[in-house]
Amino acid sequence: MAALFAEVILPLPLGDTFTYRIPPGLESLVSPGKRVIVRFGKKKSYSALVDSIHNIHPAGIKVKEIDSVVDDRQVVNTINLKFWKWMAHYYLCPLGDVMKAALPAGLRLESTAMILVNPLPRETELTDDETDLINAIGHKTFTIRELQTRMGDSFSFRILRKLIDNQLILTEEKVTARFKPVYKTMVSLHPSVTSSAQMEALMKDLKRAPRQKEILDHFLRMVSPFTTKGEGSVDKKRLWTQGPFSESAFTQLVARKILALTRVETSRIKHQAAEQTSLNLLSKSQLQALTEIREQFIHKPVVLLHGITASGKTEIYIHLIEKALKEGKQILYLVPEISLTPQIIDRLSRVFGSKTMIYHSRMGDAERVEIWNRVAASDSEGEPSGQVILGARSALFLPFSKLGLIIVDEEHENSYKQSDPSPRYHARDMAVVAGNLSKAPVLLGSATPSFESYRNAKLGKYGLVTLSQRFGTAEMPEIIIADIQRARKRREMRAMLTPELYMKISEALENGEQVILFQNRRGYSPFVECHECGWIPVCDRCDVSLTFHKSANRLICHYCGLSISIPPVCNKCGSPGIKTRGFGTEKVEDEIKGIFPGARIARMDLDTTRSAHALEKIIRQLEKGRTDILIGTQMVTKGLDFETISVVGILNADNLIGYPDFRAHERAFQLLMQVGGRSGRKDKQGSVVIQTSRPDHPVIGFVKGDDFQGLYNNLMPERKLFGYPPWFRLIKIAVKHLKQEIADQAAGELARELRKTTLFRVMGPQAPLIGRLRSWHIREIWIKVARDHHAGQVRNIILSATEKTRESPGNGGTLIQIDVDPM
DNA sequence: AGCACGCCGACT
DNA sequence: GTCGGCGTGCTC
Repeated sequence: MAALFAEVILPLPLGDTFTYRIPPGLESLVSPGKRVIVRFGKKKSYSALVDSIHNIHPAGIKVKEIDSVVDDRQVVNTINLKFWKWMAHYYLCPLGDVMKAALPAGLRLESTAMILVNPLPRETELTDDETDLINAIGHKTFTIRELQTRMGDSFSFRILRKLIDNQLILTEEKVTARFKPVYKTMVSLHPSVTSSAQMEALMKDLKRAPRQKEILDHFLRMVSPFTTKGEGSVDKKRLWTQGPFSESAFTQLVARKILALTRVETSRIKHQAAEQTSLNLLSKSQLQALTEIREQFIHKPVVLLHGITASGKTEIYIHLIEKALKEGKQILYLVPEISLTPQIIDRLSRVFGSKTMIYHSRMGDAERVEIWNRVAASDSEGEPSGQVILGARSALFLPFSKLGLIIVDEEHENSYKQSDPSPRYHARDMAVVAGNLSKAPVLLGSATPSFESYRNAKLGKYGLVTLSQRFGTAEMPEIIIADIQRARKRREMRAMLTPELYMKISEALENGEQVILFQNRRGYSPFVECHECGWIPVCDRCDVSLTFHKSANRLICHYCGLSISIPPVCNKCGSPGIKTRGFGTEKVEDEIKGIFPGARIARMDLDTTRSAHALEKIIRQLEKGRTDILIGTQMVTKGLDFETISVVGILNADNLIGYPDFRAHERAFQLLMQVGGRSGRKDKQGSVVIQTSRPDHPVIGFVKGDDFQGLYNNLMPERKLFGYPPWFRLIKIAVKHLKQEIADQAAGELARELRKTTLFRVMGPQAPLIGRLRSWHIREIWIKVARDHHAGQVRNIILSATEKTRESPGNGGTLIQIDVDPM
C-alpha cells in the first residue's frame, strides 16, 4: 500500500518534522530527500524537505496536504538527512535550523505575497492616494517590493494596508524559484545534413547568398563536422565574436534547416584556465608522513597530522587527494576562510583541473546551487568521476554520495565554529561525524593542534603523524623576545617599537626584504579619554568603549557599528582635552610611516578589505614586492606564504595572553606560532620579534622553544582541575533580554532549574565580558558535563529547563541560546 | 520565524 | 469612540 503521510522538515526554528498527508495523485512522487510545497500556518507556503513517508495516522493534529512536489530526484541524500539529525541532536537545535544552514538559499523556496486589484466593481469612494495606488497596479500582479520600486516615494504601506483590509486589493501567496539557470545557445548542423557531399550541394545553393555562405564557412571551420574530432556544435556567442556574422543571414540558415539551435543550460562556474602541472615530488620526511597516514587509516577513522609551519602539509594532502580521485571518489577539503587561501585554490586547480570546485558562503546563490547539483550528480554522465571540493564549513552539507576523504586543514582554527546563527556547529567535529557516516577517512592537519584533537590522538582514538621538518632548506625562524617594559624605562621605545624590532625592520628594509607587523586591534585607538576627568565615550547600545578611527575621524562601536563624530569637548566636564589611548593598526600605520619614511606601507584589516577585491589587491602587492611593511590584524596570520618576508613583529603579545578566557593561552600560542611561520621561508632564516611586558610568561617560552608538547603538558592539568575541555564538555546558555531585570530574572530561574540535576555542574548566571550588545542584556550560564555522561539525558534536561523558563510568565521576549562546545 | 488574536493608551 | 501599540499563543 502506498504511504499516506510524509514527515517533512521546514526551514523554521520549530520542532523537528511536521506531518502532511500525501494526496492520491502524488503517492508515487513523494519520497525522502525531495522538496515539496506545503502550506504552513494561515497563509505561508514553503518548500519543505521530505524526511520519511509512513502510514501512521498522527493523533490530535489536523493534517494538511502536500500541495506539490518540486523535484523529480532527491536534492538531499539519506546520509545527509542522517547527518542533519545528528547535528540537530548534538547541538540542541531544531532540524529546521540545520536545514537552513545546509541548503543553499537558492534551493529554498518561500512564498511571497502577490497583490492585485479586486476585479469586482467597488462601491466605496476612494481618496486620491488610494486611486493612485490602484492605478499603479492596474491589471497586473506585483510583489509588494516591486510595487514599492514602481511607485517610489508615493508608495505607502498604510494605504496599501487599508485597501487590503477593505478587500479592494487582494493578496495571494506565490512560491517562486530563486534559482534561474543560465542558458547559452549552441549552433550545430541541422540533423538532416548528414554528409559532406550533401553539405557541398547546399553550399552551391548559397552562391547567391554570400553572407550566409560566409557564416556557414566560418561555422564549418570551427566545428569541422564529418570528421572524428569534430565537436558537432559551437556556442553562438563564440561564432559571433570570432568571425563574420549577420543576425539576419544567420536566421536564414536556421530557417533553411541547414543549421540548428539548441538551448543548453550552462555553468556559472568560471574555471581559471590554469596551466596543468603534475604532482610535486615529496621530500623524504613528507613521503614518510604520507606512508604513515595511509597506514594509520587502515585502523583509525581519523588521523591528526601535526606538521610544523612550512613543513609542506599541502603537498601531502594533494598526494592523498590524487589517490582518492583515481578511485573515482569525492574529496572534501575544508579550510577555515576561503578568501584567504588563493594559493591553495591555485595549486589545486593546476593539479586537478576542472575536477576542482570551490564552495563557500560568500559566493553567489546560483553558483552554489550549481555546485550542489554537480556534487549530487557525481555518478551520472557528464560529470567527471571524482571531484575535489575546496570549501569553508558549509561545504560539509554538500550531497556527497561517494566521499573518499575529508581533509580539515588548520583544524585548530576558531572560525570552524559557527557561533551566531544556530546551528552552532564545529565544522571539524562535524567533519569527523560526516566521515563516519560516509565511511570516509578524515585527516586533520595543523601546526598547533587543538587540545581536543591532540588528546584524542594521545588516547589512540585518532592516529597521530608528526612532521617536524621544514620543507626544503628553510630554517626555523629566530625568535626574539623584546621586553617593552624595560625599553620604556630606558626610554628606548620609538613609538610602539622596541629597539630589537626597530633594528630588524631597518635591516630588512636595507636588504629589500619584507616585514609583517601584527597588532590585534583595528582602528586608531581602542578608546579616547578626557584628559581632565577621565570620561570615556561608550556605545549607547553596547557595553564597550568607542574606538577612534582617524581616517573617518569618528568614534565607532566595533560591535554594533554605531558611528559618532568625535566630541570637541568632554561631555561630562566640558574640558577640550580629549586624548587617544592605546593603539590599533591605523595608528601603527601612521607612526611607522613617520619612522620609516621611505618604506612602502600597507594595512590589512577589516577596514581596508571591505570592498570587493581589496584583500586580493593587498596580497598581490605584497607578492610582487611592492609593499615593504604590511601592518595587520588576525588576517595577516593566515595564508600569506611568501618567501621574501624576513621579519614578523608582534607589537603587543600581552593582550593575547591576558585575555580572560580559559583558552587564552592555547590561542595565544597558536596565533604567535602562526604569525611567526610567515617569516623566512626559503634559504634564509627569518626573524620573529615578540614584544611583551611579560617576557617570562610560560606561553612566550613555549613559543620560543617551538614547544607545543610543553604547552599541552603545562595547561592540561589546570583544564582538568577547573573542569574545562578537553576533559569536560561545555555548554553555554545565553539568556538575553532588552530589559536587564528580566534578563537577570530569567537567567536566575533557568540556573535554578538546571541545578536540580546532579548530572552536571552549573556555573552562573553571570554577565559576559560585554554584558550588553545591540541593546540586549546578556547573562550566561555555563554547564560542565563529564565526557562519559550520556548526552541524551543532558539534552533532555537542558531542553525542558529552557522551555520552562521561556514559558514562565513575565519572561516574554526572552531569547535563550544554547551553544554546545562554545569557543 | 510569522501571523493572528486580544487587551490597554492618544488621537480624529 | 477608534487606531494601533506589542504581549501571548499557535503553526502539521
